[in-house]
Amino acid sequence: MIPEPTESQQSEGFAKIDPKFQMTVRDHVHRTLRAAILAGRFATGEKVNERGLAEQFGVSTTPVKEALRQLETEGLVEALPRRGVIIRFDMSWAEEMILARAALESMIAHLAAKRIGKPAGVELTAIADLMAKATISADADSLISLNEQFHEHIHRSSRCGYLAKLIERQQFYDASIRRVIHMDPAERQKALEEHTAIARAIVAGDADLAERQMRNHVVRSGETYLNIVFGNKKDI
Amino acid sequence: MIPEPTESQQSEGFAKIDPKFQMTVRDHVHRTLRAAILAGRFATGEKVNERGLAEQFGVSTTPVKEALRQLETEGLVEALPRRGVIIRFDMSWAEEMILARAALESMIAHLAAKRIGKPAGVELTAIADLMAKATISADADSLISLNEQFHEHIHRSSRCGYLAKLIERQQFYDASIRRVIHMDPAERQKALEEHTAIARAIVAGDADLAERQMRNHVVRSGETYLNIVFGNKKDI
DNA sequence: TTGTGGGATCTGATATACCAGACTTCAGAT
DNA sequence: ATCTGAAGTCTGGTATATCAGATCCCACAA
Repeated sequence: MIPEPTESQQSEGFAKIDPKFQMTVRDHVHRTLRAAILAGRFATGEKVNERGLAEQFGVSTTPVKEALRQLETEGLVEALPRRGVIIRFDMSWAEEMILARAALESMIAHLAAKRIGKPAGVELTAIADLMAKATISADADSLISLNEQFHEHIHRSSRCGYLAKLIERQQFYDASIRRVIHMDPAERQKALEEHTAIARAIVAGDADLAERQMRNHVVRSGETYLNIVFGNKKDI
Repeated sequence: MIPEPTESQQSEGFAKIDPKFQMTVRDHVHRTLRAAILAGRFATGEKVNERGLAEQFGVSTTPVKEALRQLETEGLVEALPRRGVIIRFDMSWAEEMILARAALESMIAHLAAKRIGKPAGVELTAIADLMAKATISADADSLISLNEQFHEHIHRSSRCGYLAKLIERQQFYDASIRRVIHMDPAERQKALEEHTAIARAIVAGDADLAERQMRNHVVRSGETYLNIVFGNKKDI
């Protein structure tokens, strides 16, 4: 049996499958529930039933319980001992998740500006350049992918494993929503300008500037998301 | 059977027990493991055995699995599917937890400055005043308690449930370590100055100042902690 | 010596069973 | 009609059993 190659090929033969990519039932349940909650398919305060979920997924309650425990720690559900778990997600929660991401992502941008090396800086600039091209050609798929690469690259440059992991959990709009966001040419242009400015600040080593710009970028694009998904409101 | 009264009495009769305060086995396992990890009683990369833990706690594997799932989401252990979980905590992880807390706590201070009302502002100032008294009289226990109240009060004033919850998870030095920190008169004095300045900025509604001061406070006191627990090192 | 492979063993992942709080309901008392 | 409480039901918490992937070990061949 030949192992499936992964994104990151190694120099010789086939790369080992990263064990993290293996899918367990509990991960499937966790991801599915998480996506459903973030998509607003549960009402805040709604009670969920472990046995019921297990039945819907066609699995036993064990992996469901574990998935719920993860969601609880993520703050998306609340567990009342011996009573059950209730959904905790609405617009204000989404707003706060954006703020959390803004706070963490700007902190990591700050550190990246301080710690990034020459070659990584060149790469970041290259990604930003590709984004410029994709913006002009209105290539939404490329933009989505490049956006991911961009932030990922900054995370790596900051050399912060814990912070990067924490940020991942504040991520709640998926590719389909990103696509909608990128439909708007003005939004594309604005995002490009922000990304370019962030890249410039990081490469230049201006930590404070990078931090401010990243924060504004996350908050602004987050508001765009909120407007699309929940409708309007002003805050912060 | 008369229910146990809780901290927050209600106007009539006894308050109901908040169901959150009920202790389950998995919570006990979770808290105990968490404390052990943060106290450095596991080496980074060390593999932990579910059955072994269950046996040590004298419980079945079910609550242990759930506790490990929580720790995984918290970022304190890493789960390798079908291989087990390994501990993920060392000085660099602790540094990042401090940075995460700094980022989040400063964000919440920012919002608190914007949203705090008159009466809550008066209360915050009152807490700061009590801290001044406790600092002079070197009352470590009061200081620890007041410190908790201080941050808690700011969290409430910000009206951010999600962020507050997130911050709680970045909290990793317990009362015993706080006591050690408060042994040093210079440290007590420094902390008091910072708390006073933060309170002033929040009450004055100066969000940016409150944010900066909170961030510096968390980072600086975090470094004090690091020096005590891990020894020296310079960063950020 | 090295390395290959098959089997024994360990251990996480899942399923199932059982127990005990919590909630519901309804009869009986006031 | 309203209140009380006891029985019944629901459901989460815990324990146990089972399955299968991962690891270890050692014999045996090149």
